[in-house]
Amino acid sequence: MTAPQLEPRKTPIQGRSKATCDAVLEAAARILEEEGRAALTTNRIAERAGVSVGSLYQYFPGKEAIVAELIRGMRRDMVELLRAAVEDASSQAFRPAVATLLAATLRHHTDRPALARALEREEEDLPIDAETQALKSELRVLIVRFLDRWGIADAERCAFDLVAMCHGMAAAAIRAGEEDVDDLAARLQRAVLGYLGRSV
Amino acid sequence: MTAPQLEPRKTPIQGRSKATCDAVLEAAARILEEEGRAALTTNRIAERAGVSVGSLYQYFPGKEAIVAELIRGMRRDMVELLRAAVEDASSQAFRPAVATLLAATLRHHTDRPALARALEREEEDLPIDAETQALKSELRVLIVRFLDRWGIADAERCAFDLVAMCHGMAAAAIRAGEEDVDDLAARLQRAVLGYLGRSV
Amino acid sequence: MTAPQLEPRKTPIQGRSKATCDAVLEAAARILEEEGRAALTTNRIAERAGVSVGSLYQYFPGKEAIVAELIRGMRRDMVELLRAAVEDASSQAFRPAVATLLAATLRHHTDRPALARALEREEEDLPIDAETQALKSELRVLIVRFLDRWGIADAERCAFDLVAMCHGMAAAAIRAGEEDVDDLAARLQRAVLGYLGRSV
Amino acid sequence: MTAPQLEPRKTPIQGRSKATCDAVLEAAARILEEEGRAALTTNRIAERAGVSVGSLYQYFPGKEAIVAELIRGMRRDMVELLRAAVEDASSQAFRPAVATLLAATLRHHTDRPALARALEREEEDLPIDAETQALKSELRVLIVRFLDRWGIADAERCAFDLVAMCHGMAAAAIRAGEEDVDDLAARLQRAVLGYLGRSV
DNA sequence: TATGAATGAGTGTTCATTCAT
DNA sequence: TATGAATGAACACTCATTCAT
Repeated sequence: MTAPQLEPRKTPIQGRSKATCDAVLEAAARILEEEGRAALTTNRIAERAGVSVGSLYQYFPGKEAIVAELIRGMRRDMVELLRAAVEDASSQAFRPAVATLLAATLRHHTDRPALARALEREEEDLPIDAETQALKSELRVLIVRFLDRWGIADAERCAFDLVAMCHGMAAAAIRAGEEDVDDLAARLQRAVLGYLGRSV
Repeated sequence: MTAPQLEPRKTPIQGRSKATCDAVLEAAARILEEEGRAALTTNRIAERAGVSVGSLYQYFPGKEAIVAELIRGMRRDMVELLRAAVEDASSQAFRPAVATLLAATLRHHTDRPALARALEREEEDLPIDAETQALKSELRVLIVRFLDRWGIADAERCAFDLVAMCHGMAAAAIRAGEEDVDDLAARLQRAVLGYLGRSV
Repeated sequence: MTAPQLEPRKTPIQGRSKATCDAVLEAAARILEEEGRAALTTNRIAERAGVSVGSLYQYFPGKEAIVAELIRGMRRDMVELLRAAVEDASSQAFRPAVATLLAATLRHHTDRPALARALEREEEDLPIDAETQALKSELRVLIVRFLDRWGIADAERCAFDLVAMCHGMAAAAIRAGEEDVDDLAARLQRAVLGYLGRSV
Repeated sequence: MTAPQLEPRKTPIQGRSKATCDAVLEAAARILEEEGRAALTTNRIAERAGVSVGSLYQYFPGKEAIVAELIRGMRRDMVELLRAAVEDASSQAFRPAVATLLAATLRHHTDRPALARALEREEEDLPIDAETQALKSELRVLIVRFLDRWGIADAERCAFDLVAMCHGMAAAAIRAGEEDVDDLAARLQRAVLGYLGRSV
C-alpha cells in the first residue's frame, strides 16, 4: 500500500485556478454531506464542480488529496474559531469564559454537521499529514493555555479529556437531531465544570 | 440503492458449518483491526478465514451481512456486560455502583479497541437492522433504569449525555494509547458525578 | 429480480465515441453469430471490440442494454424494409404485391441469419422496452393495413397467422441451410395464398 | 469448449433410483416452466426434487444431461403421439386424416406449453445427441410416409415446410394466449391444405 | 490549459462440480 | 449410497487515473 499524495498539486492564487480548486473542494464537501462517502468518486466530484476530471487532476494529485484539503480547511476553521474565542474570553470571568469557548466549539458541530462528521471519519483512514497535525496541536495548546491561566492542574490531560467529552456529547446530540443549541451548551458547561470540580 | 441483506443465510450449529461461519467472522474482525476497512473484501476475508469465497457466501448473503453480524455480536456483548454490571451494582451504594457500571462500559473499549472503533464506524453506514436496534434500546433502558432508581431527574436525557460523554472520553483515551485503565475510570467517574451534580 | 436498464447511456454522435459504441455493438453481434450466447460476456465483447470493459460501460449501462440495442436495430431494419416494400407494393396487383412483401420479409432471415435467430431468442428473455414494442406494433399495422386494402376479413388474426407461418417456414429453411431464396419465396407465396384462399 | 456429457449416468430401473431420477427431471421441468432458464441451477433442481446435489450427480453427469433427457422425453412423446395419430388416420379420408395429425401436433404445444418452448430453446444450444436425432428423423419419416400415401409430390420438402409452418403458427398462437384450440386447428388445417393446393 | 474518452485492476457474487463424512 | 459443505473459475460491473486531442 503506497502512501497517497495528500498535498495539493499547485497552490495557485490566480483567479481561474483558485476558482476551479474551490469548486472542486465545495463539490466534494457537498457530496459527502448529501450523497455519502460511497458517492465520493472523482468523476462525481468533477461533475458537481462543473469541471472535467482532467482539470481536477491538474489541481489535486488524487482523491485523497481533496479530502485531506477539506480536512485541513475544517481544522483551520476550528483554530480560527477557538483563537477568537480565547481572545474574547481573556477579559471574562471563569464561567463566562468557559461558555465562550464552548460556544466556539459547538460551532464546529452545528455549522455543517454532516460534513464535520464525514470528515472526521475520513481523517481516521488517512495518513497523518504535517499541517493537519500542526493544526490539531495548536488547538490543544490554546486549550491548555486557557486551563493553565485558571490554575487548573494537569492541564494537558484535562484538555484532552474535556475535548473528548465535549466532542462526544456534542456529536451525539447533533446527530440525534437536537436543535436547542443553548440547552446543549448548558449541559456541556455542567459537564465541564463538574469534571473540573468547579460546579459549585 | 437497494438495501443490502443483513441477516445471515443459514445458522447451522453443526460442527463444520459453525466452524466455517466463525472463521469468516473472526477473519473479518481481524482484517478490520489490522488492515483497515479498505482491506475488508470478500476475497480477503475468505483468504484469512482459510476458506473459499463460495463458502463465505453459503453462510452470509453478502459482505454487509458479515459486518452486521459482527456488530450484533459486539452489541450482544455490551448488553451482557452491562446487564451483569447492573445486577452487581444493585446492592451497592451510589458511587461504587457508578464505578461498577463504568468498569463494564470500559471493557467495550479495552477488549479489542480497534475492532470496536471499526465496527462503530461501519454501523453508521449500514441500514438499521432490527436486532441491533433492539440491543441498543436495551442498553439505554438499563442505564435509564439505573438513573431512575437513584432519583435522577430527566433520566433519558442524562443517560444519553452520559453515554456520549463516556464514549467520547474512553474512545479518545484508548485511541491515544492510554494503558492505565484505572486512572481513566477515575476520570470518567469524576466527569459523570460532576455532570450529575453529585461530585461532593 | 430487478429489471435491467435497457437504454443506452450516452448517445454521442461525435467521432471517437460513436466508433466505440458501434464497435461494441458489432462485436456483440458477431459473438452471438459465431460463438453463441454463452460466450456473450462483457469482457469478451470488449475484447472483440478492441476496447476496454470500462469503455463498454461508458456507453451501455450493462450487457442487457447492448443486446436490447441490437434488437432495436434489427426491428428498425425490419420496419424500414417492410415500409419500403408496402410502398412498392401499393401500385402492384395482389399477387405481385404479396411477393414484394414476402421478399422483404425474407431479407430479415437471409441477411445475417444467425444473428436474427440469436436476437429473437434474446428478445424473449428481456423485459419489453418501449421502442421495441412500438416497432413491433408498427410492423403489425403495416401488414394489417395491407390486408385490409385487399378486402381480407379478420385482418388482425390473418396478419398474426401469416407472420407466424412465414417466420416459421423461413427460419427453418434458412437454418437448414437452404440457399435458393427464390424457391423458398415461391413456397411461402403458395402457403400465404393458400391460407387466404386465394391460391387459384 | 469441451462437449458436455449428455447421456444419463446409469439407466437404473430399480425403484429407488428411478424415483430419484424422475424427481430430478420433473423438478427441472417445473423450474423451466415456472422460474425460467436462469433459475435452472443444479442446486435448485436438487432442492425442488427433494434430493441432495450429490445424488443428482449420481444419476446425471451434469446439468446439460438433465436438460438433454428432458428433450429426449419430449421428442419421445411427440413420436408416440404422432405414431398413434398416423395409425388412426390410416382408415380416414384425406381431410379428416390431416385433422387427426394436426390435433396430435397441437398436443405438443398445448400440454405444457412453457416447457415445450423452453426445451426447444435449450435444444438449440446443446450439441446434437444421437437419440434425439433419431427421434426427430422418425417424426419426419412418419409425415413423409403420410404425404406419400396421398400422392403428394416432393414429400420431403413438403413435410419440412408443413412442420415448420404449423410449428410457427401454433407456437405463436399458444404463446399469445389463445385458448380456442379448435379454432387454431381449423386455421392450421386451412394453411396446410392451402399449401398443398387441396383447399377446395 | 482543459477536456472527457479510454483504461484495466479489482470488487462482489454465482454456480457447476467434487469429495469427505 | 446419500449428503451437503466446500471449492474456485468466471462473470458483471466500478472507479481512480491517464493521455490524446
